[in-house]
Amino acid sequence: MGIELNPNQREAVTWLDSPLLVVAGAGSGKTRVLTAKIAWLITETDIEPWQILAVTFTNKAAGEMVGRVRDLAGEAGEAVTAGTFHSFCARLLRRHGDTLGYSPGYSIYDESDSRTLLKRLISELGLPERSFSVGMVRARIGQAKNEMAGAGAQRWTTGNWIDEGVGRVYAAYEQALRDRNAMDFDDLLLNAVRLFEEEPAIARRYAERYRYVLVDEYQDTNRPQYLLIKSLAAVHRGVCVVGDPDQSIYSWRGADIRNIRDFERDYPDARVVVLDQNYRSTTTILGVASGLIKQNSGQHRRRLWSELGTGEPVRELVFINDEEEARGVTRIIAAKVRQERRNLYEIVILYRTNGQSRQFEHALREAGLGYTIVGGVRFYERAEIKDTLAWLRLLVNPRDTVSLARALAAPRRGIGEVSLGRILRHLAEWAGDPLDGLAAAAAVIGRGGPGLTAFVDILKRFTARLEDTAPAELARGLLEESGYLDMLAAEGTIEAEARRENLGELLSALDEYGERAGAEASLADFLAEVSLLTDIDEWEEAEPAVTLMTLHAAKGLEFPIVFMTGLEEELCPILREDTDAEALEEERRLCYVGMTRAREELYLARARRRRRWGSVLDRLPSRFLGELPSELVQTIDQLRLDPVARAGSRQRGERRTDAAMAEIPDYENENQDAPTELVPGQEVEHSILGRGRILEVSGTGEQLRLIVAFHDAGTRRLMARYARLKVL
DNA sequence: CAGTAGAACATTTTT
DNA sequence: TGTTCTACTG
Repeated sequence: MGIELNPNQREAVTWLDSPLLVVAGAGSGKTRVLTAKIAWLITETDIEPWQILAVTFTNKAAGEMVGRVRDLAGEAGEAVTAGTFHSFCARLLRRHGDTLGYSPGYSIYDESDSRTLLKRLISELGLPERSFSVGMVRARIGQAKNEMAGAGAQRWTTGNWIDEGVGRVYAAYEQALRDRNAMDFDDLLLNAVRLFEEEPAIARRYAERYRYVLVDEYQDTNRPQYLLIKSLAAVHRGVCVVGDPDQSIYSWRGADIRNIRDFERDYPDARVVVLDQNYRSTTTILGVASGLIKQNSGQHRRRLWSELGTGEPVRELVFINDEEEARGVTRIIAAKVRQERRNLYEIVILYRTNGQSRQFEHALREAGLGYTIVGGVRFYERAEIKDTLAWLRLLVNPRDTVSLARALAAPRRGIGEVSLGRILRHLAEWAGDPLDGLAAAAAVIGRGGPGLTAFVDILKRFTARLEDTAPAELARGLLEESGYLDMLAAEGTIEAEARRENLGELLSALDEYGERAGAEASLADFLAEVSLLTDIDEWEEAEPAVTLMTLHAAKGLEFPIVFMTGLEEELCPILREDTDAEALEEERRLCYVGMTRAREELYLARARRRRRWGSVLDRLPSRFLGELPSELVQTIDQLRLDPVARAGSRQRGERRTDAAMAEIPDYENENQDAPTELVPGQEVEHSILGRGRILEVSGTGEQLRLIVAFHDAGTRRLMARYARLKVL
């Protein structure tokens, strides 16, 4: 086979006698193993490509996998079924959803759709919105769904009125989704499971078809996903799951580490192959990352190793505030490009929350460096795109009232809040064809009647053309006739112009889809595809631009140069009232995932102060920084004239030509409020109490008070004047 | 009914 | 700080 493998990888690729668990550490070549295995199955066994199912975390990963399989095994590789759990289920339900009462044109509701619906239901049920915020209710329902608890579950009848209320909303929500022929993301998985449970013949058909099932990122599967795999593998027991417990970062979405830990219990004859050679990072980066993950309470910890040499030290960058953090990182990037001839696409900036991207955008734009953001406001979540998709969804699924409300609202046609309410109530009682019901509703509203009649007219005309017209053409016509384009043209603002451009992009996407799918092109399929797209799916890695994304989004990727930012307590790890030991370990794993994305250089940046919602907060360094092997980390503090060479790295401290140091200007003299060295986060030494870290500073001058967490002597309150601390 | 100004609120991570 | 919601006017 045209691919080089080490002995363990080879064993993973060629093992076929029993279910297989591949415990693949970061950078150990698991994608390589997965693709090689699929190619091997196709070329060396009697398993046909169409009998193979490969489940990955993103559609992009699936597409790349198929591409590589094709390179290895030829055209036949294209016939492999590959996709995310959600896209697989969506296809399954388009085919068999009728047995569960859904028609093939069912709508897939994204988060904002389901929020809209929940909001309406909460107020219809007369529940106080103070106690029943949409976010809380949605989170509780989502959690219940991930754990496969229905609206009739015990958990809602605890006697606690909040639980009870959420249960009522949940029941109403389920009913409302059914009425609208719609599913949310969780429903895709749940309904697939239900389908297999209620229709054993269908389950059997799929289990018979798929002789081999491969699952990537198995540590991040939840209960319904687990059941799906179990069901699909029930006949042939050809299963290979790949994962790494240390990279499990989705427990908040119901992912259950036990799925990977219990694999051997589920399949007693399972073969376990451990991949522990890392082909990605320098030993320094690996050493730092291992030092961190060691702090988690895993039982048997495999140590990753690499032959890629020591490389550069990992650098901790300390800035005075978040703005400087962004500017400092940008300066270093500029220097890398200018002096070291690095390409922008080799660099990624990682952060814990999407909100942190703004500062970096600013700084990068100011410096004239290109960047692409993965996440944040996504293309398909923009208002104009959602408006247009709402029209299209209405054609495919006229019962979808969430889309109806959206399409009715823009452009304005004399129908406001009151009329919309009347229309929806009218429709709820209408048993016949939804479009006729809508037409009839014109009589129950006042002045908006003619507007509604015109609306229904357009809808009917386009619905009639649904079968014989290309999706792109339908969209073009709708935008024209609904007056949406005129509305934007009338605005005449730069924003409106940008929206028109976005709509142009949407039309190109539809055109492209039409070409790709040919005669098979159906609007319903396009809409499903679009709903399940992730940010990563849209990301072009070869662009000459720095990539910005969250730590979660970075999973599975690698970059020569990685900047992790905002390494401060409360942000990374994010800490909330309900953060327990387990949640903290997940935060640590998240940090580990970030570090192990780096091939050559890793920077760990933090700010001493950070703006949040307008107010400035003092920030302590992340506890994770204190857990790293100090001999591998070099600290560069913006406040110091000289970089602090940590103990044991004197030689490195001498290297003044270092791009990082050279590019961080000296603020010592120009800083107006030159902070004393007694600032939160500062490491200090007391003659009796020993070493510690400053937590809080209050007062000034003689009255300067400190709260210091001593490593051995606990947390103490001290007057700076008497304590005579030595700054380290 | 639609548009606007000021208030209220929000940030964890995502298929 | 930036976005979304509410109350008010035309």
